[in-house]
Amino acid sequence: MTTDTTTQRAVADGVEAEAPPFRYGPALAARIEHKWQRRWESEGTFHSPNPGEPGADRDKTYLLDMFPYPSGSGLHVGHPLGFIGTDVLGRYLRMTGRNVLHAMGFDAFGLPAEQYAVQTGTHPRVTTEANIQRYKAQLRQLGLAHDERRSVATTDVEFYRWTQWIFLQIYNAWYDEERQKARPIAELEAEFASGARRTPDGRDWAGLSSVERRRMIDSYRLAYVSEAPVNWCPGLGTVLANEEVTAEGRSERGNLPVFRRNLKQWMMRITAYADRLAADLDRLDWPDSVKSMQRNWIGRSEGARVRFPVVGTDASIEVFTTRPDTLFGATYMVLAPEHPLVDAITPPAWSSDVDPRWTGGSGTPREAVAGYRDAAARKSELDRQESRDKTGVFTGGYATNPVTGEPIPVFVADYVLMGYGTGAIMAVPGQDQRDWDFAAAFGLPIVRTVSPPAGWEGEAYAGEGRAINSANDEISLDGFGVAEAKARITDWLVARGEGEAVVQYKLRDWLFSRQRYWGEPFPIVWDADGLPVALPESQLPIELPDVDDYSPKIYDPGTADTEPEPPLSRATDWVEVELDLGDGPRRYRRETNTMPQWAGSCWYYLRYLDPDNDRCFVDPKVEQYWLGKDPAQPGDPGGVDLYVGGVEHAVLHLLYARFWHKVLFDLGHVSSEEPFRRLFNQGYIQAYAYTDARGAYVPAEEVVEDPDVEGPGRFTWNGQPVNREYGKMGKSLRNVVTPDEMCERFGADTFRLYEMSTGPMDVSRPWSTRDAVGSLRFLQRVWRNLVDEQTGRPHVVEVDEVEPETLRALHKAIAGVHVDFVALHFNTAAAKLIELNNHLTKSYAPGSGRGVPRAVAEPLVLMLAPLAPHIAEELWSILGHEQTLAYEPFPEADERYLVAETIEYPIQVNGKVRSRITVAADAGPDAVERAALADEKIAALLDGREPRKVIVVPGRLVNVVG
RNA sequence: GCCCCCGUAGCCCAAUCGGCAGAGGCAACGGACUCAAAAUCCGUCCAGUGUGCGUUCGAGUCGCACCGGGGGCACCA
Repeated sequence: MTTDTTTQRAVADGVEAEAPPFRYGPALAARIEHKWQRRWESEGTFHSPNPGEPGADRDKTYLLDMFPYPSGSGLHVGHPLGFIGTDVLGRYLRMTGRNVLHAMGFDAFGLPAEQYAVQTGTHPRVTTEANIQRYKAQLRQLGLAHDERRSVATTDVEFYRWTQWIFLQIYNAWYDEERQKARPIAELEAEFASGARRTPDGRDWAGLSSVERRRMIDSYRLAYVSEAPVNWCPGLGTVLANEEVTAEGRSERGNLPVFRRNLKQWMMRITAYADRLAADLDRLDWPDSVKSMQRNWIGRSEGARVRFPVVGTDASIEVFTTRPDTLFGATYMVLAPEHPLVDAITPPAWSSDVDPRWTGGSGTPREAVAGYRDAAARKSELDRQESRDKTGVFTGGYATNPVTGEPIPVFVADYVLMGYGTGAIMAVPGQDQRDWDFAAAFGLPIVRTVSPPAGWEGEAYAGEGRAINSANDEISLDGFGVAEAKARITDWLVARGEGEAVVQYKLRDWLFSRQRYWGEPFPIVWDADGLPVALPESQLPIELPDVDDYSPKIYDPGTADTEPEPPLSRATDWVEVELDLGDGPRRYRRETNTMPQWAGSCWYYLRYLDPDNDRCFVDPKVEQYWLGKDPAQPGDPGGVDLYVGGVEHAVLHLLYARFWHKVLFDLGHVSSEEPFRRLFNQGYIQAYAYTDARGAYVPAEEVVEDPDVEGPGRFTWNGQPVNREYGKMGKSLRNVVTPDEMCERFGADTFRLYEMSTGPMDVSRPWSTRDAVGSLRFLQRVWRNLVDEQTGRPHVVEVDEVEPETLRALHKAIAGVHVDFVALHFNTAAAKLIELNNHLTKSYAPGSGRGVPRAVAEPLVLMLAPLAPHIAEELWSILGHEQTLAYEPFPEADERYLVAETIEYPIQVNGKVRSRITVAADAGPDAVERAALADEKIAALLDGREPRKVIVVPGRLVNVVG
């Protein structure tokens, strides 16, 4: 059937019809490509063995692409860039004898399928599975050497069964701070019961009711329910994780307003791992940019907690500071507007001498504070950021600075955030510009406690310097540098019980529930006491029920005072269940939230390893083989050998996956400490888009460029001048090019080769369909050098002796290509193959009567195979081989041909090239120097003078310093 | 405002430890083939490395300052 189609296509295409019958063009490429794709599939060529299976005794490499979300619009040429890159590397490594695991799955839960379902009533599963089939077809035609048996989708019931299972592991675990690891919750319970561990509030375990015990245990779990301020997005009808909210306080998806609301939601205790997540970045081979983004997000800072007693009450205000050394300079305090102590410290009336700037014009402190809080609550995150002017009001209360004993005023101001530290600060205007600005606005005293450098003209000085003005009867910091002063004052505070050294993190716990339909249901039910109960493993999977309406309740985006209502809550038959969970049949309500889209992507790379296992999520021996730590590398955390994807997941996915992996490690389910040992961010394919005079996008493909015109008129569409923009490829920009079109016009091999040739993997570059013809020409020339275009038969020659020049070209290419493939420099690898082929074209052109020697043709084909696998397989088979070349040994360079017999040295005089000499390759530096000085041009330049110095760089050049 | 990355022919990109600025491709130009065009083939042209200092026998490569582009963070105490 396929042959018929391709024949018709060739006939329909006038170009092909007149060309020689076996010219390598799009039609022939299509025939070859379909043939080999079928063969690879039917022979299972790229099935990689697990331990215990034949072939698993080889060294392994696990290559991984960030798996795609199968969207309705399919792939464009930008998407497969990374997939092709990992495929090239994988094919190369397979030919060097490694057992390569490379698979592709789908991150298939998510909003678009659900939104489509809401609009059309089609079940999201139907849309999702159709899209997955489309993606698979698009990827298949690119000839990616995936082990298709290992493909998974996060929406497969057999997949999310194990997502739920992992949730249960996390739910049934707590973090032991002393041992710095997660442990089973049963061990905590046993410690409480035996008395080995005291309860946090000192109550006697034996005296607690079972509900009280459960509440206490629940408060330790790594997955827990909390009523806390969360990001509520009425326009999406769901709550969002901090990571899904932009700096402007809007939803990353849809750009809708997000409000802070107190809501009961599932959380994951990722903060327990903050320290390890930050520290273990040092053990990973990741781009610095991603490491720094994660460090930034985790936001570790070392400092001290200090308590300031509130004057006239028993309360004290606790602050976190990274600069305890500046405590003597703390001249006032600030509480966040939402701080719980605000009411307690606000007296009914102002003192008679209150500064009018401090009252906000209100008659009483309570009025002032209430007014300010109101105003602050109404401000959006954006408003808060737009104006950096310091605002605030005096609470009327005072606290005592523990080192000076002085009462200092306490303010409420929105430049202090409730969400960080303790929501309160000691203000040190002398060493903090924000505090300086506030002090200046409110007329507060400023005391420098660090001596600024001479000539300092700035305001607050945050740099290094000697402490000044920092002494009381018991302690003096004066004269010490910042670090020493910090240590001394912290010791002093600790000794007096007024503070302690702490490490603070910006990272918050991960909000894990969503009010959506198309996600994993929680394996949780709620009992009559209103407490969550985990379902036993035997009841997994908890399948999504069918519903009539897939939408959560969506509100007007601006209405903050609304409540989330998940779609599953309306599936009453499913929600209300009677179960026997050990205490006899009882009625329960199912949890109606679903998990966020990140859940499946937290562990899919583990499932590729053992996709059909129905006893566990991955067999430990299999995990150990593919992901285990390398004993030869001290400190190696294990993990995927190479993970390729875009930088946009720097924080979200990569942080969540690391967290889950570490929990699984602590609980003994995996042997590796990290999921992704090496990470590589590929660049993006970008594209030009064109707008006409009205600003409407015109089809980019039809725009004509006139290189002679500068400025307007250079680019025209239907004769009208258009404006060029550079950026993404997208339907609305009318500049999308699909892999399907490329395969049609050039063939998959040309498409692959073109994508790999335009630059190194990590560089973003513009797309140009036209330029792909260069890659097609190259493949055509290789084909023509080895195959007769009239007969399709090989015209290589069997000779005993190959010219030394050709052998040198061959072995130089082999040596270079090895280095390039390993370094992911596929563009330079391709260039070296073109260079070699150009040499063959010159020396053995068809018609010259001399065919290309087999001893050169075969290595060329093998080296080409990773980049252009179909044509390489076809050539390999034309050369007489019956087996696939996928496991043929990659050519090895022979040192003998890498060294030339003679070397040409450029001779510089004072750094400028003046002459050249050719000497034997084994000539020593002295001989080279003599030859250089003897050269007539050099001798003439020296004119009899002795050179001051002669530098001979062996194999490179000679520089004569006159 | 702070931090990170990048500036090499018209365009995309190469250039080991600091050692002759060019591997490859596109475009352009000339030629072959053709009635012609397309396709193909052969050949040619093209920059002194964003700017300025400095280190060095020698700098695209190292250092400093500036300019331009991209990215991240941003009242985080």
